[in-house]
Amino acid sequence: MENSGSAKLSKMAMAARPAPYLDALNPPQREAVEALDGPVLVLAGAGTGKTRALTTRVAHLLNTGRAWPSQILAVTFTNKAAREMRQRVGELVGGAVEGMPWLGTFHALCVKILRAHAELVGLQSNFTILDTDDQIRLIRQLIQAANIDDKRWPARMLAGFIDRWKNRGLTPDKVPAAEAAQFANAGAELYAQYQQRLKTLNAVDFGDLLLHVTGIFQHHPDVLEKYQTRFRYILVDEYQDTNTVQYLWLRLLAQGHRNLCVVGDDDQSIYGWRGAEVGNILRFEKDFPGARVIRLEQNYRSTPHILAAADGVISRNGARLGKTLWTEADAGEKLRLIGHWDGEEEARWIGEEIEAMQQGTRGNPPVPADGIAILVRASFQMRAFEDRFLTIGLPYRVIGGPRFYERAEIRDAMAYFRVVTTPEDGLAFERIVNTPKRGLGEKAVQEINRKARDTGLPMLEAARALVAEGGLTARARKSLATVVADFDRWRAALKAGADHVRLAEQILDESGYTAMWKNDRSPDAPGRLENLKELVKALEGFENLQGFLEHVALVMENEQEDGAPKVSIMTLHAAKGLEFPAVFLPGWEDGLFPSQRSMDENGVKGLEEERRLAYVGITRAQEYCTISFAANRAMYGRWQSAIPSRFIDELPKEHVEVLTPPGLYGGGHGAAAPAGGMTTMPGIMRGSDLEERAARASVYNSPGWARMQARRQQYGVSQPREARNLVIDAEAVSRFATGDRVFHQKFGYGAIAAIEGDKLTVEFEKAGTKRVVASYVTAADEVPF
DNA sequence: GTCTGCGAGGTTTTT
DNA sequence: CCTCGCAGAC
Repeated sequence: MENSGSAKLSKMAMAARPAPYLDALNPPQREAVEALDGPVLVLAGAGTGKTRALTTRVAHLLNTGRAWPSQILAVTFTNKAAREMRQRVGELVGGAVEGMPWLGTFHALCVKILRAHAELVGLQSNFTILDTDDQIRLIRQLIQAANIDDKRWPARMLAGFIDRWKNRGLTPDKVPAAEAAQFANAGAELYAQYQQRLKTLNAVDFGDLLLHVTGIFQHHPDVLEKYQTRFRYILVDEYQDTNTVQYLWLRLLAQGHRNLCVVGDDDQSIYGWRGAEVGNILRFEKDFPGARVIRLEQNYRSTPHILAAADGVISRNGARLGKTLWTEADAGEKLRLIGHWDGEEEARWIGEEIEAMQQGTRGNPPVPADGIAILVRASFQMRAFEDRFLTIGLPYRVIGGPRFYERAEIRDAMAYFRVVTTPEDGLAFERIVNTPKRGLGEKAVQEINRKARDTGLPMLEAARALVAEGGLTARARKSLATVVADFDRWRAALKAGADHVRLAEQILDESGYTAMWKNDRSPDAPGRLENLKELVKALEGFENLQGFLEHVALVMENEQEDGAPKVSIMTLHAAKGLEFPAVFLPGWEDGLFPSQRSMDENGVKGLEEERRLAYVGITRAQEYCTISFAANRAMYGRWQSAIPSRFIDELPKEHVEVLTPPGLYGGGHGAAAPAGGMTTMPGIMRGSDLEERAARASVYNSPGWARMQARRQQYGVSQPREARNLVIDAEAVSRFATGDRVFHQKFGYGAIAAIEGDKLTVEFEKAGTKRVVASYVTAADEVPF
């Protein structure tokens, strides 16, 4: 059916006009698009139009009639990337071709394949996908059952081992004995038991998705052949991030026609610590003899100074495929380098710089807040910026952080839904049987578990039996009876075809779960309630609970943007693929960046990955890039002095403007950091500290205050989310009085101790006394729910 | 079974 | 410094 159809499509395409989208490409991009047959490696440097080449290639495959949408396999790493590709292909080919069924992440594609062949690995096609939390609880049970001390041998650790084995495509029988022995001499046995348990639960973990499908391909040639024939063309994005099992998966699928096009950048491989093998991309030409290698080197993102600085750093790495980025852009500004006395000073300085940039008072055109990013090595560095920005009222957002569906309240709610839809889901039942507290502790759960094991019943049924027999203490029995009755009622409603959104609300309400958080005094309780509301709202977009659960396991993200421009704070890892007119790279100190641990654990390989991280960081910048470091940093409450990062020495001098007064570093930027660290700094930096304080004496004169005012006018009323949470007009500020109970998104509840203009001094219940901008708190009685 | 106080440990993170 | 997890007391 597909074949006869494609002939027809082909004719249609021939008749169509020559593809105009090709004209929008530069020569190598065009080559990458037109080299349709055989293996192709596209080495796409940062900002060279990789996504454009990739999406145009897909469009070209469709347009030339080489393939139907269903015959193209396009693999990405993240849902975001998949979405973007889908959208951009859609734009190129117009509405003429429906969405491609095989465009997605490795994991999403594997789910699809695995559902079709689940029985080949002993699963049913409606298997559930466990997340890390379930995984760890399951593993802990196994460790305990094996009489191994789970303090000495934590479940987390074994989960890590198993994950890495799965990343390498190793089933329990293939794990090298020496490695298996590293976990209590029982790694392989426990791994095997874990796989067995998963099968019984009709569940898989993330690693299994790839592992099972690869196994199926290896052991069932007929199945493999089917997919080899179906996927005439295979495309892979971010190939440098593939791990071994993903590589095997791809190689199996591409074996026949070898129409495999991979796109990536070895210099941006930063996920080695989670199994990515740079080797995959370095080896591509060997793996696929005759492969065409196309380099995209014209950069459309950054200024020459930025590119040269990035190149200076990355060129220190060995084992590279090698690329030289170039651009037609004007020279622009040099990178700026500045040292600070400590981390706080660094945050303060960056705050000032950002305000100046926004206003254009640095002599440059103004840069809006959402064009500015702060990229850090480790997430603990974010705090200094958050604290500072909250104080000066600079709007920011933190990218990354815990995912929506990983939050405890979401997982709890989901567990309720899971038990309602699938009573066999013992893990889910166990999770919420005593949440909220119902007097069903560890002992009761053990009882139920034992009953389930003895009788072979699912946990919910085992609980019912236990109640009927009069097991447990009278109190626990009564409590458990209520739980069972609740679930019966909800299941009945589900069967009766109740609206799933209403049902979800009913479940959260009747179970006492919502009430639990309403009664919770902790600062994050209102946020959690808000998340639950959002969860229920998200349900509206789905047919039923089941469909929603699948979506959440694989795709759900935490995106709640309110549209107001904000400065972004994120890790360097999270920044890959993004770009900003202005980028700040703080914390360039040896030990922090490059990370000591990376170097200790992985030696030169670790250092090189850190260096690629530096490369990724610098190449995020379009116009301005500011690198900074501090001589002292408060880490875990202890003051530590540091020397500038070795990467600073690697920045080519001619592309860097050193803002720190000369004499600070000895020779180059920091090449010969004076023995004894930067002992000359205190005097110098203290001066600017005082200046800063003087400048800030009156908040009403500060750029921050002015910006806030302007911003409020612009966004205050039109943004419902902001409007509810922020004080949006000047009179409202005065409605606060000393002693008022208020709520702050970050610090929680507190009482106002003093008011000065827009600044409130608040004694927070949990976070201590802080000075905050009035617009960042709400009266406690206006908190959601 | 639940609450409180103490000690340890504390990169990077997608699916 | 701050958070999490555990051991001991109610």
